Amino acid sequence: MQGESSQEPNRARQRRDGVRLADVAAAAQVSTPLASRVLNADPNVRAADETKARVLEAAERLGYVPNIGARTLRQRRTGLLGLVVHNLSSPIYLDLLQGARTEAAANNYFLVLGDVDELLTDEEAYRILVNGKRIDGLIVQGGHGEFDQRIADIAHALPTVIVNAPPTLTETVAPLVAPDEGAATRMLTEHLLALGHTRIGLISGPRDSPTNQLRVEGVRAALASAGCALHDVDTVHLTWSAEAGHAGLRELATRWGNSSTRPTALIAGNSLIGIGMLRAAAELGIEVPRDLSIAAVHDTWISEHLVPALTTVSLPLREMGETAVRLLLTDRPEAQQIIISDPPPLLHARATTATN
Amino acid sequence: MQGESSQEPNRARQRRDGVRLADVAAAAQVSTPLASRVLNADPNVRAADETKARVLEAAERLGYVPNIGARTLRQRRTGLLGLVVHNLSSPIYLDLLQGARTEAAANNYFLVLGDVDELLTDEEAYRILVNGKRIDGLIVQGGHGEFDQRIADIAHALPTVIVNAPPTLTETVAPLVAPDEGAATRMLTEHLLALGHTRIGLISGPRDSPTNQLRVEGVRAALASAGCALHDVDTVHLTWSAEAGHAGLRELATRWGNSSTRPTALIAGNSLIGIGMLRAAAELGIEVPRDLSIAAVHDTWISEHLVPALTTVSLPLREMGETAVRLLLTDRPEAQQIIISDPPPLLHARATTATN
DNA sequence: TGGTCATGATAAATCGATTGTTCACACATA
DNA sequence: TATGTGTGAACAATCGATTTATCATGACCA
Repeated sequence: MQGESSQEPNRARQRRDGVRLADVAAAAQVSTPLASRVLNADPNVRAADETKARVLEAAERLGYVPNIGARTLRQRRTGLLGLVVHNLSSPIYLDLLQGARTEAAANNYFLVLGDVDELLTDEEAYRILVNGKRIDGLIVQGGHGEFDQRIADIAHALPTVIVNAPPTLTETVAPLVAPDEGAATRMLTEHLLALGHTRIGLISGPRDSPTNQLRVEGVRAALASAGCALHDVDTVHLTWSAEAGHAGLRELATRWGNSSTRPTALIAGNSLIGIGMLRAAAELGIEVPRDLSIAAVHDTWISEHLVPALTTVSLPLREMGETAVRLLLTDRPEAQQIIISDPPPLLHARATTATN
Repeated sequence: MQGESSQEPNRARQRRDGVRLADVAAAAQVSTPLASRVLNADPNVRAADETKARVLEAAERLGYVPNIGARTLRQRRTGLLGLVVHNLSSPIYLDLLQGARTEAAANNYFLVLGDVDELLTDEEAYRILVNGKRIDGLIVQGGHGEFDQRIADIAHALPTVIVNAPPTLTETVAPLVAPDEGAATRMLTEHLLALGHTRIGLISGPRDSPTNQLRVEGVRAALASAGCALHDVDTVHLTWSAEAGHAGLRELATRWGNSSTRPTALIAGNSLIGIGMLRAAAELGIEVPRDLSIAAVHDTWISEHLVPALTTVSLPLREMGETAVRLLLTDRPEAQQIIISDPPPLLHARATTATN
């Protein structure tokens, strides 16, 4: 009986199915290290062109692909970058993701996705990601009080780029890539001012959120330049969601009551909030833009499809993603602040804003 | 002069900064293999509980994290899963992504993102991902004619789960995870029928798209059960985008002209199309739902925030992501078809549909 | 023509965790 | 008491690419 051989007919192929560098080298009749150097285009190798060609041809013919594990073990780099944002389900960061992914792919890097909350709560995930050298670098969305210390820890252990955070805390921690929030909100506010609005309100994200503070700051500055002011009574701070926009406008409407002294225009902290505001306006019988103009920071794909189409100012999210990846890949990122000014914030004047 | 030592004061820490398994073993006064087995909870190890505790304590105290490269090299698994969809910028797949990521994270796996087009066009990316064993498994969105052969190739080289594709081609290729398209579209159609609509039209994605065919099929079946039919003249097939919905409704309006014989309700192939239709309706002076009811397949977060809020039927995208990951992680996936029926498609009757 | 230097290819070590194999010890039975 | 069996831990090999150190060869100069 030949039980063994019949039980495992193809045991030989079982073990290693891939083509090793050694196989390529053997096929090209060179040593393994030389093959490695040729394939990695080591400039110190001055082998005959014919030899190089033989190696490349053999690699191509055998379909050689370097073993990731071995390379990672030796070189201590994984070819992976982490991208950690606050809410993966939010459409707000799709452009950031897209930009980062494209730039990463162009350099044969891959992106792994993380969630900020997970990094905060799941100690295991934190360890694997940060201490385990699972990724070569991390792009993390910043701007959250209790989280800042954690980011500092991470940045200490791993090349890190912070995205979309206030410049203050990042100065010595990690490089920052951010949009020109001031220019964007100023542009939006000036658009409303130019339309003749003088009393302008605001519904935005958490009051303490640094991003919110930057945006409010921009609005204030632009209003001040025109001799106007931002009144607390015209301001609501909740979250960055559509629900918050909805609740926010209802809150303002309650404050207004039947009084005729109220803002003629409102700024939304982001386009999600703007969407919620449009819905609330419809429910309340407020006609936009006749009774109220609405303009939102942070354009998204949806803005132009709304009825009425939402006036926004676009932030260079895609470029931020690209830049963040480039920072991580080029040189060891020094702590610096990069405000993306190309392209500059762009005003999309649509149907929700009109002359007062 | 002690130039050397002053030039590199902390050279000792330079080389290896991580804690190795050997360090843990030394600290716990056991051998490296034993430490490995204890940390991996090998059931064959019956070391004294005290010994085990010492190993675990040492690992904890030193902050040990296994080196990914070494583990990958030895075990031939990367702890990564690939997720490849058609358009990462599309908000349609956020729930799928979220579900897959959550389930992966629960098993200490990470997700790397890919783009279908890239996999088609970039030979390099294909090689790295598929042949390079960079990931342990792949979730890929299927349902595209010329791409199906490629998926078969991939599935041959790598554990693969196809998401959201027609059952036909996947039978022998890889397991499939899909929503119950038939039930969903039937539910939507019956909702319109129940409201008294008898002539119902459709604007959907590419005619040849298998997903589209399933959805159209469902509509046809439900209409047939009620003694109605789907007329070609009431049907437009473009893409899955909001722009397509916009263009589609304008096309239908042109066909209708001044004739009063036209559908009283339209079904949108997905909610993006529905959004575009709402905008076109507003432009054309068609009041929804008074003049025309609109209902869309595939609920997304935006539907309820539109004005008027879009009636939809939700697909279990999140559960599909979870299931796909679970399939890849549990056992080697056999070719099978899993239609997610829990939760079942859920009708969200909102403001865009009304009695005829 | 012999010696030295430059150049590039090869040999051997390395990265760190895992796993098949061997070994030692203890207990039980003859 | 001696041998056999079983159990659990240590030894050593392995995964595959990279890189340092070593060696051989050729050229060029004296």
